[in-house]
Amino acid sequence: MVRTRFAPSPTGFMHVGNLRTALYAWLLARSQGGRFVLRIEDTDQARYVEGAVDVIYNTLRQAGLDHDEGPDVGGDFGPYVQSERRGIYLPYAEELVRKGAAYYCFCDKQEAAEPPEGEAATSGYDGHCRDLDPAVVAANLAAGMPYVIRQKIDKSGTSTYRDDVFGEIVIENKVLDDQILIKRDGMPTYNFANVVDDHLMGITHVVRGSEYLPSTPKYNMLYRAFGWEIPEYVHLPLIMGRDAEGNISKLSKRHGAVSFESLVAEGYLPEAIMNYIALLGWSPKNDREIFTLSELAEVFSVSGLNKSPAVFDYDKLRWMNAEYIKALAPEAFALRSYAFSGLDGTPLADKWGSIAKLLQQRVEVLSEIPGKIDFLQKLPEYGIDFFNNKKSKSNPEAAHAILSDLVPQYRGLESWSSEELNRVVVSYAEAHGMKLGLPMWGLRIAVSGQLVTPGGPVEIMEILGREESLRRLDHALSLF
RNA sequence: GUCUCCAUCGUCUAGUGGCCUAGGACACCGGGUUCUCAUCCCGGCAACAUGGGUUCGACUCCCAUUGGAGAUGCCA
Repeated sequence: MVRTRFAPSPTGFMHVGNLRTALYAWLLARSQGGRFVLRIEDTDQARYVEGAVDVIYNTLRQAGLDHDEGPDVGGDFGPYVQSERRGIYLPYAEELVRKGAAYYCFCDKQEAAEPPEGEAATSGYDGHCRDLDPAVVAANLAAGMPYVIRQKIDKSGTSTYRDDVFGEIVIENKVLDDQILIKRDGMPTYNFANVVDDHLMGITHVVRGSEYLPSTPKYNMLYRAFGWEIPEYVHLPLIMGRDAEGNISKLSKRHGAVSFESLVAEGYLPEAIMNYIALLGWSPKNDREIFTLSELAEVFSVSGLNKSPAVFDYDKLRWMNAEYIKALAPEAFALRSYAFSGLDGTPLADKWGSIAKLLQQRVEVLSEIPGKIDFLQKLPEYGIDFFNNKKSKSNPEAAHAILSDLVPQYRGLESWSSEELNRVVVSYAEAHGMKLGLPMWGLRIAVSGQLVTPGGPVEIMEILGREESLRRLDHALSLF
């Protein structure tokens, strides 16, 4: 049985790169009838962020990635939070020491914490404590000297392993560093906790970013030292971003909104985001692009995974988001977009159904909505030059004449329905042998104060209502 | 610096030796429908990084070069 896991650390936000890793791990499990496990990796106490675990739950729920086991839903391999498992790692590390695959290190902490971005980190450990006299070790331990436990790597020869997407990887062991397994504070490092937990939780396929490709031999040495079975590896190509200068690098904050929640806040639909990132590094091998999560689970295959890094393209995400928006039932769109309208508590709020109808085909991202409808709340200032339009043959004089005829007719209308509103202008155009576009142009300017509007003047007048529409028409007349 | 990986249109990708005058999508540019805009429809632009092999035949296999990315943390 396939068992995959998603093991995020609670940092307070969900990077789309991590989310895509979760998606593929989920897809792999679901497509094989396997199980998907959520494990929280919070071994770095300095990084603890309040409420961060809830962000993870909320994101997964919104994204539609359900887990079979995890801190919130339980399971047979718990606990699923590493800080609650703190007691289990040290004995395993000590076992490694006994087996000669690890050693105590009493060296001072190297204070080169976070290297500047883009620059090389400090070079590897010099191996000072690697072959310490056992008596010295015992004495140091007895004296309560602070220590870390390092992996004792056999630096001879090469390591080879197979990755499901990248194929065979060969690394010279001499470049592998004696990485720390247990930190000075007694907590395991990610590298160690990961191996122990993946084994203990029966993970069969390790799905993670390709940045782990070069360090995987170290993990394998750990598995072998314990006598544990090595899982299958599915390393994923990285998601890249482009900065203001056009340089490409691993996607991060400086490339714009890259967390799931910020994208949602901007008005991207979760299902569109998931669909988009599914295609960033994976292909169904045909021309289809729109998939629901369950459709994805049906056709997903590791063989569709790509090896080269993919650039996150906001343009394409926007397009896909628009596709999802347009495919929504009108009521669903109205419901889901309302929060972005800024209309809550205003008189226009109960007109939202009609307004949303105009917006659905014209919006790619929900956050565009306020800018598209602010003219409904407040008539923008405009000059009579707005009545000029070549294509519809409109100009201020013609518009003045037309509006002078039309306004009394509208004022006399008994029913302010779109049918009636439309009938007036259509029959006027017919009676005067003019193209409909001509009177419509003048009306649009008068009721909206804008050259471009979502929908036409009839829809706008219907939404504005009789009083406000007539007020705007009178205002237009006063401009000439 | 060292190590690892990658390399098809600007971007995401299809292509697993002949089906390729390299397909699709986004973006971009035209045209049509239309009361503006948008939707919708039609069309166009645009790529196999370079050099060597292997082969009857390379986008597809091998090598080198170049380019790009990642790793090199008591972060994950």
